[in-house]
Amino acid sequence: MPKSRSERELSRLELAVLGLVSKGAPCTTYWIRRQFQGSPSSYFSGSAGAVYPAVRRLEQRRLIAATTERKARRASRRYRLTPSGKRAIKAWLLPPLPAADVAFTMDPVRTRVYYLEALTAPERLKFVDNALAQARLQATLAQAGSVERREAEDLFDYLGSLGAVHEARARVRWLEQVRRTLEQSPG
Amino acid sequence: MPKSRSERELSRLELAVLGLVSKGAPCTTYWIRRQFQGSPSSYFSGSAGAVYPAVRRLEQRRLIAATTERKARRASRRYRLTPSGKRAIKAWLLPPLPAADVAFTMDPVRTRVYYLEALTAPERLKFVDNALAQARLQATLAQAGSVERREAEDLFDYLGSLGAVHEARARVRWLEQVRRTLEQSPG
DNA sequence: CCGCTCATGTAACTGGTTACATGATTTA
DNA sequence: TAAATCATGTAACCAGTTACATGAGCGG
Repeated sequence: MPKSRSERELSRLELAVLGLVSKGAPCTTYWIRRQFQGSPSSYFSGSAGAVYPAVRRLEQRRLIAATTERKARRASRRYRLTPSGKRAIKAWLLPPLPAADVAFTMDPVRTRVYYLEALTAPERLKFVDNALAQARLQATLAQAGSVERREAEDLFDYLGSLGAVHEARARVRWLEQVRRTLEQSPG
Repeated sequence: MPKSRSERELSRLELAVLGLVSKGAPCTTYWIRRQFQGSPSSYFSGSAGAVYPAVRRLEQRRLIAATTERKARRASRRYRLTPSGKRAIKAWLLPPLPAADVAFTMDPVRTRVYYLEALTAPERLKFVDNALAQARLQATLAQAGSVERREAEDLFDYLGSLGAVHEARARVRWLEQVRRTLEQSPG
């Protein structure tokens, strides 16, 4: 028996949209898109072709509901979570975390390191130096973003951004170690 | 003017396959699939429906070429990089790294933390404790994998696995900080 | 009034996914 | 000889992508 649309698991995008609605309600799809576009992560582009259909799917499953605001300067559908939407977001957050979500890490820099053999020794060093420079920049940006959120209203935005800081710094330390190893290894 | 198939950028999967061929040549598509399946990252499933077409695309672009081994116990197409395949992999590795590849981080645990507001205070602590336990396990596994590769032949496998260790430990430290913050914050 | 932002969408494509299918060879 | 592994694929599907399209309201 094929799974019906309404019992299939929510996609990552749908989950993220659900979370954004929980924070930004009552919000428009347009606002949701901008959150994706403004996010430092480029995992989702926030393209209209993805977000509008995702919102519609969530609405069809009665996880979110719209109130059409006519009072506002322009007509817009503003969404909020329904009771079952609140249940859905709890089910997503409540332990235990699915193993795949904990194991999941995909770092394009690390992927490249695995295949660095294909370069000459000096090319490898140039690669690492470049990666290091960019990683340091990322770490600085993450730190700045975190400080910015620190005094702000939303504790969980701050705690999340702290995760990005830790990750960025770990990448810097790792690349420094890689550099030292390559310098010492027989070219 | 639309980009022709042969000048379009290689997908992440195609790039990863190219890298695997550079390491495992002469190798079969089946071997490539097993590398994905055995990988601790679950980013690619290594499904036949993805890998066989990807290999075929790389072959059509003359980045890899097959020699049909009849001598072997069973017939199989074994691939190696062509000269332009070697150029392609260098172009992928050589600096500068595309900004998107450095910025890219997608951590399902961190994503959840952003929306932890939707839970009650004790539920939040339970979430963090669960995440912490799983993160610690991941860190241990990453460490073990790294030690295993340390004495092995391939330096770059080892250096890559070190990256996973750093990342896993950073996640543990971050979650510990989150826990402390939640304990202190007004419930 | 021109251009920017707000707001909502569609169309064509693509590159993955799961599930299925087949057959040869090795191993218990 | 039965089961596992090696080896290669196809079919249906799906959730993203880019690019395009439209129109209202607002600020310079």
